[in-house]
Amino acid sequence: MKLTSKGRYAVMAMADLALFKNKGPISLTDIALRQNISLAYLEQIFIKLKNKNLVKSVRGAKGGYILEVSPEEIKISNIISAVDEEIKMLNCKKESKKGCNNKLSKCITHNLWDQLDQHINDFFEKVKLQDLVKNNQNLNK
Amino acid sequence: MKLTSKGRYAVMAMADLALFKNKGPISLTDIALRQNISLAYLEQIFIKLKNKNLVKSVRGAKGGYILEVSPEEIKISNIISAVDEEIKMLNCKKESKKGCNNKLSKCITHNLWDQLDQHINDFFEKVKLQDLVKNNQNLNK
DNA sequence: TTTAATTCCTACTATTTTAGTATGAATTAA
DNA sequence: TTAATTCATACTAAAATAGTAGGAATTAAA
Repeated sequence: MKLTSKGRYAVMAMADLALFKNKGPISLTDIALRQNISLAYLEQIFIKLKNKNLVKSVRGAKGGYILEVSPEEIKISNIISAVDEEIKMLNCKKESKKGCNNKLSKCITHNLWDQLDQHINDFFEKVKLQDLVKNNQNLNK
Repeated sequence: MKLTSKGRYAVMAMADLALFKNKGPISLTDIALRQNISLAYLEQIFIKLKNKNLVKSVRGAKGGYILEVSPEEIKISNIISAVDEEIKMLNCKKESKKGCNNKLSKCITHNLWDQLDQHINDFFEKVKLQDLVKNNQNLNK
């Protein structure tokens, strides 16, 4: 699991959608303003979220995005893996025939990074979008 | 905690030192060959490890590096934080007065990243250098 | 005393990744 | 018809990362 601002932006934007989920389609302009993220960048991110069926779009004026599924069902890991291409952990390639050193064997620390990756994945599997917004949602009824 | 190849190299090199710890000073040339890491790059890394008192150096011909402390006492977190400068997690600055959005408040996902950072730290606090080498050490008695 | 093997030090550079811009087409409510 | 929007793609700037280069200082061994 790769972790970058793009993933963080995606989670922020999805949390924003969750907060306003009963207000009809939310435009990226709104999200951009509220979360202080560039609009054009958000657009790119939302294409990916849409491709993974995390959101659906409404085109045209008054359009925007809506969550496809309820915040209780969306894992943070789903969001991050939707936008952040790869799953490579620090050059220890998952799948190559060669080991990490370009030698036959795995590098001595290979299992360590695998385990860490597992840990991070587990963490984001447990947390749901709903968990992020529950403290704020009374503000935006 | 930042995670890069530099950190991984440092852990690999330290594991290598641990494997050969009763063979006197180990030269970086040897480690570079065994672990397939550029010598000059290793040199930079070892300056830092030395500054943090994780290793000590023996200069001159037949010189090299030796562990300062035993592998049971060295945490992986010590190694990584010795070489990888900073501790900033993905733009959510730890210390700024402003929140993450350049707004007053913290961004909605701030606590999430804080918790993840904590998780990763905990992970590397638990693992000792010894844990990495115990499966290989019979090879190099 | 010379040589070779090493650590030490610092500056530079190439590559890759990341974040962000720019432009314009397609769609639709008003 | 217009304005607000999503959609699509190409480009670019900035930052981080990984690695190179060159040489000084130290020391064991020949």
